[in-house]
Order: sequence, then structure tokens, then C-alpha cells
Amino acid sequence: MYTIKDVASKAGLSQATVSRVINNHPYVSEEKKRAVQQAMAELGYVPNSSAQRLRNLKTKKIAVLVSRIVNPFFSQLVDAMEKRAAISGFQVILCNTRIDREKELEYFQLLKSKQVDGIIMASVENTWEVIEPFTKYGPIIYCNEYDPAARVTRVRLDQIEGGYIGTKHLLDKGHQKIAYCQGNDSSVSTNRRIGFLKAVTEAGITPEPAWMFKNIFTIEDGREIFRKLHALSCTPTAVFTGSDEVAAGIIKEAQQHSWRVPEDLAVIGFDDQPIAALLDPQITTINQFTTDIGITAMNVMLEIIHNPSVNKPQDILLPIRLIERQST
Amino acid sequence: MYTIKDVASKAGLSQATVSRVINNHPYVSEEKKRAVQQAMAELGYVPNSSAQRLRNLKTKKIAVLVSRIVNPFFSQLVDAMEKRAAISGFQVILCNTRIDREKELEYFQLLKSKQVDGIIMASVENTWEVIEPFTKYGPIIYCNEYDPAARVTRVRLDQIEGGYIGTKHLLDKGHQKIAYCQGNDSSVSTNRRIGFLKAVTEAGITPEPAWMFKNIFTIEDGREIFRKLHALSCTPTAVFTGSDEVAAGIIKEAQQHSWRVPEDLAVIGFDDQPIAALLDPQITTINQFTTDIGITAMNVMLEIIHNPSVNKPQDILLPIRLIERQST
DNA sequence: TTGTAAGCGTTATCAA
DNA sequence: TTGATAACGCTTACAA
Repeated sequence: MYTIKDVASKAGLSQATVSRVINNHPYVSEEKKRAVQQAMAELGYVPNSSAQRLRNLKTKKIAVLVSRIVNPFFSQLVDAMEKRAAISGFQVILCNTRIDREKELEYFQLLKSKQVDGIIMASVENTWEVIEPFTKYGPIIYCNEYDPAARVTRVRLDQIEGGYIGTKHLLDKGHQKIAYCQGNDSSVSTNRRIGFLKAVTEAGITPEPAWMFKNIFTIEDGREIFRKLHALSCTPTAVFTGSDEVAAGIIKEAQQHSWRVPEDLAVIGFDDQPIAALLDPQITTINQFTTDIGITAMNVMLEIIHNPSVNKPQDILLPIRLIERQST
Repeated sequence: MYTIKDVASKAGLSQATVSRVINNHPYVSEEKKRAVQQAMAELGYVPNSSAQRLRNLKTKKIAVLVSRIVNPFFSQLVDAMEKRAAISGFQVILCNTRIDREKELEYFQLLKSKQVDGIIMASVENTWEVIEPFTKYGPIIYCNEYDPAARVTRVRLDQIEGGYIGTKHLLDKGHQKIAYCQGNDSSVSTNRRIGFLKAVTEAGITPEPAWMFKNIFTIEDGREIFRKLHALSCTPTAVFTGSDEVAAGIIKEAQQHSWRVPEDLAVIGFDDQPIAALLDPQITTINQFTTDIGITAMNVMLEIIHNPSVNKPQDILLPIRLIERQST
């Protein structure tokens, strides 16, 4: 492995001059600059980034925490973030928490030990009390998560609105008996439920506890939900799922039990994943403009890193939209 | 930010002793060990990893290169790898090349500049001639890619067999006019084509050039393919797609043109992604045991990092299997 | 415009 | 069993 010293002696110059060339400093004569560049090329020299970081305390890396990378919403989000980051020469470290509090905490050490310049949390497992102490080691922002207690910048959708318009749509279609699925007790799920409850309450309906489900994430979870509903004496006529994957699972299982969708059971998804437009019936869903969220969040993070004084908690809301298809 | 110096003076000991405690060296008295640990805890000290790396030339990070993270095959693969890596205290850096040669090359700098301990290539854009020079900076292995010229360890599936059994299945169903889609000219695609050609040739069929398509990746690409086939005077009765996403696109577009699948057009996918079992008709596909590939590849990489002398090119083949559903 | 040299935080060698 | 100190490779005052 060649070092800056090797380049310097090969070019017959000092390390300082080589360093200046590497970092594009002014006040280097064209002639020496060329000599250095040639020496670097001949040796195939690449600066040791650990040494650079030790000096600069900058890593040009951003950690993105997601709970389930296999969820297309998250992989699309990470894709968008990575694209934006690359333009500014930053790399993304994918941190897959698997909905695990402890694992999330481990990832915070990345910030503490200066392995990343900032953290974007596209999922949040721990409470703000636990997370807050880490903010002094570097910027942390929330993306698509909302915790009223958290004093951080967040880029998000109005999930209350999302829960509301989705439920309102089912009510408008004449449904009175509506089941409700959600993931864990994240802010996203909690706010969607607030929206859901707001809509049904406005319609003068009392939500049925037996139709409210938690910790529902996957296609298989969706299938399970249908089997549970099917076993009840009194079944709902519609389901708000909070996820296209869950919706897909419910729909397939329902069809296998010879139920018609939406006639026997209306199902509404969330996210507008590719799958939503492919099923038969196509799934009515709520579009989150995933790419926009990712790019916006990364923009904010890069801005904060570039100019830490802008790191005042902001609340950036992006639009949300119902996409009516055939499953409702 | 606290350093080892702060811990040392707080504990009234030398930096060397603190370092020994951090690294679990022998010959530290229990008493001083406790003193150091207490000092570290009180300060909330975390070692600066850049400094550690500069000394050790170890990063505990592995770069995983994929061409499209939004492809569920890759996100599942990365998920499996990350899971295995985490068990050994390693982190995965997700490198999304977007099928871009230049971008892939940039990621190789990670190895050269000592930012990762190794690279797993789940996609390969450059030729072996271009990649080979980087192998002297650290271990590089191929995962699910096969280039006969490449002198690297590879964990892979027999893609020739995959192409063969998929095509054989269509032939067994009585199809004589079979179209063929593939991605770019990667080894995966190339080998599948070899298998495809082997099967049709054995059946005494001459492949029709107008039915052979390249650079087909997405659902939308699949839709486009159907429109192209539809416009031909002589249309095939079956399509080998090389991807469940592409298969899904073809099927949906065909249905929108009132073609029946599989009666008017049989379609076979690849990967056994969740989507394959959800469409109507469910997609016949070829299972790649994604999780197994990911874990195996990561196992191999960790072993090489742990003991570089084992880095002799091996060829590890994992099983492949046809999953017959309704689209053929 | 260039060079010298100190220092970033850690670990390993050597001496005590 | 502990401590002093020299690296690791790089950047940046400061001096020339």
C-alpha cells in the first residue's frame, strides 16, 4: 500500500504539497501539480480514508436506519436516498434494525464513534428519551416518523390524514363494519389509527375491538388476518391494512376462501407499491411518494452536515394521496 | 468528545492500560480494570474507530454490490447477508451500482482506501480484466455471478441449469414458439441463455431472433415486451422471462389485451419473489433460495477475512428448483 | 508558492 | 503488571 510519503518522494516534493493537490488547495503551481498527479497515477495511490477521517472528523457517510429492508417501501426509500447522497459524494450505510430496539441502539454507536456523519431514521424503535442523548454526537433526523416529544427535524407525511382519507373512502363506499390492521406502535401506525378513529367517529360508528390488529407486517400476516376474521361470528365488510403487502395477503387468502373482493370484503392498502397495481383486483391504496421523501430527507441531512447551524427542528410535510383502484 | 487520554487521567492510569482494557488484553489487574471501566462509563467514552482502523487496518465492514436494490431478489439477499454479518460484528455497506460500470468502479475504491475489509459482488458490471487489479487490496468474491475468466471464489447457482429446466418445462407443456428475455450481458443472463438454447436445440427448434430481448428488468419493461410481441405478425406461445417482475408485467399487459395466461401465452418467471404467488394466475418460476445464497456468501467472506490463506478460488454451487404454478 | 513539523486517537513495542 | 513512546497516514499552522 502506497502512502502520501511515497508519492511525495516519487514526485520529489513534500507531503504537504501532495496533500494540497489531493485537496485541491490553491497556491500550487501547475507544474508541481502535474508532477504530483503523475506520481499518484503511476503508483495507483489512493488516500487512506481512516487517516483522513482521523484528521478531519468527517466520514462522508450517512447511516439510514430502516426496520425491514425487504419491505419495498424501504428499499425504494433507501434507493432514492443513496442516489441523492452519491451526487454529493456521500455513501449510505444501510442499517436494518429488524424492528429490534437493541439493534437500533447498536447503530447509534456509529455516530458516537465517528463512523458516520449523521443518521436518518426511517424507522424508530426506541423512545425519544433514549435517542436524545445521542444527538450531541451528530445530526439525527426522522424520516416518515413522527414523535411529538422528539425535538428533531422530520421529513414526513401526514399519517393522520392518510388514515383519515383511507377510512373516509371506505365509509363513502357505504362500509360501516371496518377492520383495522397496523404494524407496531410506531408514530406512523399510531397516527394512522388516530386518523382512522377520527373518520369512523365522525360517521357515528364505534370501532369494534375484535377487528383491531397490531404487529401485522407481511403478506403471510395478511393471510393470517383473513383467517382470523373468517373465524369470527360477525365479520367486517372492509379492512384498512396500512400496507400493500398485508392487503395482498388478505385478498389472496380471501379469494382462496371464495370470497369476492371488493363485494364480500373491501381492502385498502398503503404505500402504492408495485404489487398494488398488479393484483387482481388492483389494490386501492395511498401513495407516499417514496422517492420524494427519500430525496428530501437526504437533502435536509446534507444541508445540516454542511452547515450545522441550520439544525433546528423543522417539520417538513409532504403530500399524500388516495389512489382508487378495484379492491374497494 | 472524550479520548483515551481523558479516560486515562480520570482513572489515574496510562493510556496503555486503558487500551489494554478496551482490547481485553491479559496482564491487567482486576482492580485497575474496574477503575478503567468505571472511568469509561462515567465519561460515556467510545473509541474513535477511525483511529483504531488507522492502526489496525481493519474496518469490520463488508461492501455488498448490487445492481438494483429495489429488485426484491437483491433486497432479500442483502437482508440475509446483513443478518449473518451482524452475528460476527460486521456491518454491511450497501452499494447500489444501478447497472453502471463507472459507479461500480468507484465502489472498488472502498477496498483500496481501506474503508471495507472485503467486497461481495452480487452483480458484476465490469470485466474480470478491470476487476482483477483490485483483488490485491483485499478479498473480492462473486455471489450469484459467474465469469469463467474470473479467478475468484463464487457462490452461485447453476444458471445454465436454471435456463434449461425453465425452458424444458415450457417444451414439455407443448410449446414450440418460445420468446426469451434477459437482463444485461451479465454471466447470469448469459448462462441462462446457454441453458435456454441447449433446451430448444435438443428439441430440434431454431430460436427466433425477433423473440430474443435484452436489457429487460422491470415490471414496466415486461409490459413493453408484451406490446412488442403483440405487434408481431407471428407471435410466440410462451415466454421465458428471467425475472418474476418482468413476468408480472407481461402477464398484466397480456390480460389487459384480453389474452389468457397460460392458454394464449405461457409465462415463466425467475426468483420466486413474493409477487409470484400473488398474481392471478400465480407465476410458475424458478426458486433461487435467496437467503441461503446470501448466508453462504457471507460465511465465505468472513472466513477469508479471518484467515486470508483460505482465499483460493472455489466454486460453490447451490441448488435450484422449478416451482410450477399456473402461468404455464 | 513550498516545506517543516505538530497532532488527530489509537495500539504495540520496549523497558521498567 | 504497568508506563512511556513511537508509529499509523494525513492535514494544516507556521515559517521560509
